[in-house]
Amino acid sequence: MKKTYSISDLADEFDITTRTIRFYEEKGYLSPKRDGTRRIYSPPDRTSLRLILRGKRLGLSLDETAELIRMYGSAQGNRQQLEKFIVRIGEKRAELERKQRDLAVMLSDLKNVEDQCQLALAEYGNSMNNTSEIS
Amino acid sequence: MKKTYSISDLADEFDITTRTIRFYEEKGYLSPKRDGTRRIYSPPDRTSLRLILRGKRLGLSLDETAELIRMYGSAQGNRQQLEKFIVRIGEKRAELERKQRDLAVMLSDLKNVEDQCQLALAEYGNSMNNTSEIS
DNA sequence: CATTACGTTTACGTTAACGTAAAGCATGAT
DNA sequence: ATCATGCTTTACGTTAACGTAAACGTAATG
Repeated sequence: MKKTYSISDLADEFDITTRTIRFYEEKGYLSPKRDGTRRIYSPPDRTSLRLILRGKRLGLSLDETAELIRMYGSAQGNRQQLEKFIVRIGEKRAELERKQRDLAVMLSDLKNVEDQCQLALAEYGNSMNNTSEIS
Repeated sequence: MKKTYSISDLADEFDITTRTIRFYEEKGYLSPKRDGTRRIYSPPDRTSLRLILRGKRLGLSLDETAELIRMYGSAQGNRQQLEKFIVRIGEKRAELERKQRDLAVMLSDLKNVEDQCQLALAEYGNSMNNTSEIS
C-alpha cells in the first residue's frame, strides 16, 4: 500500500497548478522520485507540500517555511547547537504569536462590523414588516 | 491637542521606510494633509497605516487589506447591499479563521520540537552533572 | 554661510512567486 | 493511424511591493 501521487494529483488536491509544484522543486523545496522522466510523489512529499502551502497562507516566504520544515525534522546536535536552536524556535514562536494576536484583533473588528450590519438589516426587516402590515 | 505626525515619525514608530509610506499613498491607501509640500499625518492616518501593516503581517495583499479597512468604516446601504456585504464579511472571516487554524497547528508543531530540544538538552545537563560528580 | 537634517518628486531597478507559451515525448482510446 | 491526454523541459513575461538614486527645496544650527 505504498501510495504515490502524480503531479496533477497533488495539483488537484491542493488547488494549485503543476507549474507551482515544479517551481517548488526547482527551488529545492521538494525532491520527488522519478519514473523515467515523470515525477512520483510519496506521502512525505505530499506532507512537505502541505506545509509549504500552510506557510504561504500565513504570509511566510518559501525560505521561512523551509526553515520551519527543517526544524520539524531534527532536534539534534551538541549543547551549543541545541541552545541556539531553541532561541531560534523562540523567535519563530514569537513571530507566530504576534500573527495570532493580529488575527484575533482583525476577527474581533470584523465581528463588530458584522453585528452592525445585522442591526441595520433588522431595521430593514422591521420596516418591511410594518409596511407589509400596513398594506 | 490635535496631534499630527511627520512621515519619519510614522516610519520610526512602525519601523518602515518613508518610501513605503509614500508608496501606500501613491497607491491610494493613504491621503495625508499637506503643509505646503510636506505630508502631515493625522491620528486616523496613523490608524490606517497600522491596519495596513497588520494585514501585511498576515500575508494579505494591500488590496485585500484596503477592502477590510473600507469594511470597518461602513455598515450602511440598502437591504440588498447589506446582505451582499454580510456574505463578503463571512468569506473574509472564513479566510481569517483558516489562518487561525493554520497558526494553531504550526505553533503546536513548533512546541513539540521545542520540547524535544529541551529533552535533549536535559540529557546533556545530566551527563554534565554526572561527569562533574565523577570528576 | 555652509553644513546638517529633513522633506520633496521622478524614475529606473529588484525580488519572489509564479504565469504563459512553445515544442516535444509517451500512451491509451477511437 | 491519429487524436486526446498527460507529462516533460526551456525560457521569456508579469505583478506586487517596495529599494535606490538623482536632483532639488527649506529650515535650523554651529
